[in-house]
Amino acid sequence: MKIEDNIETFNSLIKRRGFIWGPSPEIYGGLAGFFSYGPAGMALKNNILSLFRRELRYFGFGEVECPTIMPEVVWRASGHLERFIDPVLSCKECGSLIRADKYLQEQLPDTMIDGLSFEQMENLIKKNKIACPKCGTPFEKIEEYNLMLKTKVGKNTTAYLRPETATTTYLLFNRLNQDARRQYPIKIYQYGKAYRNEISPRQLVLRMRAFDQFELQLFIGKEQEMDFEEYHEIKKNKLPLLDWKLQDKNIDKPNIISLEEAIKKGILKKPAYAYCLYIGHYLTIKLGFPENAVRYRQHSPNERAHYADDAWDLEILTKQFGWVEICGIHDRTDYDLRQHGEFSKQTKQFNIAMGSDPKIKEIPQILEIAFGIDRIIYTLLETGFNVEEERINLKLKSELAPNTVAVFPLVRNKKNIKNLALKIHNGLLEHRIGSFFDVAGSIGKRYRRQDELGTPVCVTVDYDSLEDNTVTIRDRDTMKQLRIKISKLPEEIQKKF
RNA sequence: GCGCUCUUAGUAUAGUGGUAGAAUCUCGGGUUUCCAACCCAAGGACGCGGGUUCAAUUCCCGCAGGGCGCACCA
Repeated sequence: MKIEDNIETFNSLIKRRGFIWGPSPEIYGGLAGFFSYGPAGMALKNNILSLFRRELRYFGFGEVECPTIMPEVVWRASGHLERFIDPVLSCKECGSLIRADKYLQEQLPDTMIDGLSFEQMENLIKKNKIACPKCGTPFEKIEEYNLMLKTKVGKNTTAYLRPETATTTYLLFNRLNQDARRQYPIKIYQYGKAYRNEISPRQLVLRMRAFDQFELQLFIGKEQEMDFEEYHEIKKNKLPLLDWKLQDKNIDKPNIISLEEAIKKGILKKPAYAYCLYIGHYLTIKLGFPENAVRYRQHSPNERAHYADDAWDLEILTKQFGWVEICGIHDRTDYDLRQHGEFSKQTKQFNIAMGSDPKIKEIPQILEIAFGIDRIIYTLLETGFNVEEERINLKLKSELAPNTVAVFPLVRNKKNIKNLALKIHNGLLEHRIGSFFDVAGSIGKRYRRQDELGTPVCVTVDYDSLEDNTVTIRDRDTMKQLRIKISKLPEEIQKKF
């Protein structure tokens, strides 16, 4: 049977095989921007998280977890309250919603709009008779659109669901600093949900209103940023860098250069920041993304977030959505701790000696590597999706596949073959190898099912198995089979990793 | 959020003013010595609400959700 190699086939696969379902709750028609993961999707996600946690331990990171709800003052200090509430103009006639500041700037290019109050903007609107671009109805009032989800805690405390995990990590700084015993940089990450009330969420799990972030933070001194020991171990690595000056010249082909070269050329300013790019790259390649589907795109100065001094997006090339950001690497400077120090009146505790001279105190700099787990899941599925001849092969890295191995009896109507297969399946489970057992349909069909889930190996018990205690072990990608002793199975499966 | 457009089994679809047809799928049975085979049998759908009508999955309106375009994406 011919399988169409197109995006529709992919989109139905991720539903059919239980990777991604939604928008949830489906039986009630769904709420835009909310999705659920089925068993296969969740297994994949957990495997990604395990890989990250294992590798980050190697890089010396610790993990924390903070509440997803924080009082208003936190977001006032972080700048999110101000920056996440957009001034919008909504048309009384046609209902169009438009960003007030951007539209005003466009209409009045000679006026400085940035920093004006709502009232000042409203005056400008009246004075210049600014009207709806769709239907020409004059605008009147500026309303606010809050990208943060607001809630009440207790009787009357205003709080917000966190729009990023990073800020909640920063609030632990005193504690982390005690914990670190003056070993800098402090390397910490947090995994968890963040919430953004997107105006129109689209593109499956790429822009959800509730999503998972996995954010790494380095708390580091200014001296160490420029003279960073671990940089020397990684500086020879080459990364495809697309800096904003290239983009300005309409070039979209990245320069594949070493981090050392990038520093020398001034494309990157700080060795410690280069190290962050490297960690992002290391984890991405570890997940199995093909090198040629990855690039690093620098934000132009006016694209950067309010806290960022430098920002690069780690992007993956997809068929359906083009380049997709799966990770943002930000130089947040001392912005966050300075703000939280002031608002919480803890500036003294945040002002610490981090360099060689204990008399020189400073507010730590923060370098951040922020992954979106849902985007990793989507891009891994899409880049791994292959239609080969008459089958779908989901080329996930063995370690990430929902099932590690599937065990089949060659035929299902021979009791002793089926029983031996079951025994092998249970034996693998005893070894805590993620085994899946299946008798339904023909042997070929069962292989196909596992190919669609990315299962790296299938073990088949046949007539010979009954005689000589051997089974065949089939490789997902080559479909080649080896005959091996049953006792060697766990060992043989390990080889796939 | 606006405009256009769409929504039928798990998936992808055909079709109709008198409640739906094939494919694939799932389950049971048979057959089968390795890649979606075959045979038998079964299961499963018109997004939600309202209106018009004797009768609405079909026509109209609203809502929700999706796609595309605009806007938004710190």
